[in-house]
Amino acid sequence: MASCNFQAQLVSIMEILAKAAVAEINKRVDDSCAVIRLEMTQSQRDIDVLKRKYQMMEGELKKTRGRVRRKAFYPVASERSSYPVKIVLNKQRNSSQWRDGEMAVEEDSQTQPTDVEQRAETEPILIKDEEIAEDVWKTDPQEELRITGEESGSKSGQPPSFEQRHCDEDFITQPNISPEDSVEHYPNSDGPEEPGTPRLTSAEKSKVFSTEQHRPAEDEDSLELVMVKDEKKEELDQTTALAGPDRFVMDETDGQLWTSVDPGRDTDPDGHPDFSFHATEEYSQNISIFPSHSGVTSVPTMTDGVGPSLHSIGKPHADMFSTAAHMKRHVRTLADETRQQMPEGQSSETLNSNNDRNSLALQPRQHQYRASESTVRMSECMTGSNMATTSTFSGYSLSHSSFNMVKRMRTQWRSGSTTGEKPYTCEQCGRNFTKQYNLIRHAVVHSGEKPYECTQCGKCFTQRSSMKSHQRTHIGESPVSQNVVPAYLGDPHTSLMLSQARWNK
DNA sequence: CACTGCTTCGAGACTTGG
DNA sequence: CCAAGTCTCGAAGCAGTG
Repeated sequence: MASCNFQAQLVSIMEILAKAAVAEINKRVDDSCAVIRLEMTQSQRDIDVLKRKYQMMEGELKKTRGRVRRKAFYPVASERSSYPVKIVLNKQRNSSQWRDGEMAVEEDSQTQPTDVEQRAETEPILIKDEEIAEDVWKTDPQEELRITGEESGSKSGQPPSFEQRHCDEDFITQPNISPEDSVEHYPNSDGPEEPGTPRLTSAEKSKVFSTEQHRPAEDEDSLELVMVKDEKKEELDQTTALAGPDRFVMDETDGQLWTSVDPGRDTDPDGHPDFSFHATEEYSQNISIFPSHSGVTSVPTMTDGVGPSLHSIGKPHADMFSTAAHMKRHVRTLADETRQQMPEGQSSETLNSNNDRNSLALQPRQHQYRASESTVRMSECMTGSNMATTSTFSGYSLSHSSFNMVKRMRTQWRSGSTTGEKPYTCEQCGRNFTKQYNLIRHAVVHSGEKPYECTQCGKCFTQRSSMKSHQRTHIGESPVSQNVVPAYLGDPHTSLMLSQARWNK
């Protein structure tokens, strides 16, 4: 009887355990299913967005082709396509100094339209056939405006919903331009342009690269899609701060950039994947840079009108560039914050050791110029670029000669000749440059612009020197002395001479 | 593999504007 | 005069070609 009783108890215990196990298994299966469902939902959304984008671009392509057929007789002007090029000058910028790097090429005397819609109405369109494939990636202005409107409707205090953010994210990675941005109108293009004359004049360039500070409010609406609620940024900062800035191994290669990110970041403390992370991270990263620029610790809101969003180039890799740039900026911001907490003098060294290639500071990289901290402070003081350090500078006592030395060093700093530092960063690719002009010039790499045209063959070049070099091939001018006339081009000796002269030039 | 042409960038020289 | 902006040259590196 006793054993029978024991058996019954055992069975009941087993049943209870089995039920508990089943319940646990069910629970876990449900959890997993939920996760999978979530994942599927997100994938579905991605697919939908991509589908919509595809349709949008297909329509755009059709329109564009129509325009090309109509305007194909503008052979030169169509050479350029202008992706929006976002350039970050790693100099201290006031909130009003944000620059619009969009390489929206415009005509000399035309005032810049204040929004996409206006441009769509006012600008004639020229697109070269070869550029169509690239134009395909550009955003439909109407669609963009529509989305912009949605965004502006949600920006007043309320953080965007997941769907909305997701949608926004999609458009962040789209170039924030109209198709008209990618083409130019050449009212005077009836005749050939002046040979070798860049179609983008210096004045235009400076205008193009500094329009953001004058950006009208309505443009901000379209540009500030990236703004999200502040908590998210703080949350992200905390997350990454825990990992430490050096957890990010910022590499030149954008792909590696992602792999260098702590994979654990995508999971919440419970180990569950955080699917919202990807949807919000870019926004967070994006806004995270602004305080650094403005020198204000609070995160600017959309109404601040501070800080441009990043607009990806209109290429398939745009997303990657975009996210990579965001990541870099975010890391810089983190480092910047870290530096602010560090003792003076330690910051630049430490940060440089942490990240010597992609310097971290979003505030002026002058901080990192190790040649002379006082030089840096001098620069900042004189330019008024960094009020925080200006007061620190007052602590320096400089003799006249020291002052001259500082001045000289400052000049060297500006050119980056001494330190090799590169305070100007292309936000598209994260590459740094020693001089602003080099950065601006670099922008054509992303924009695809080729402002210099060979008068002989019409081939276009990004730089005048390239065009000049090319033109030498037409006139038969060899790099060797003009007195030396090759017997014939196939002559190995002559060829050797040419080659040597070329390389000894 | 050598040559050629092109792209891209660094940096000195020069210009411009305050 | 100086800071900022721009022009220009030269070099490195890459891809195409024979």
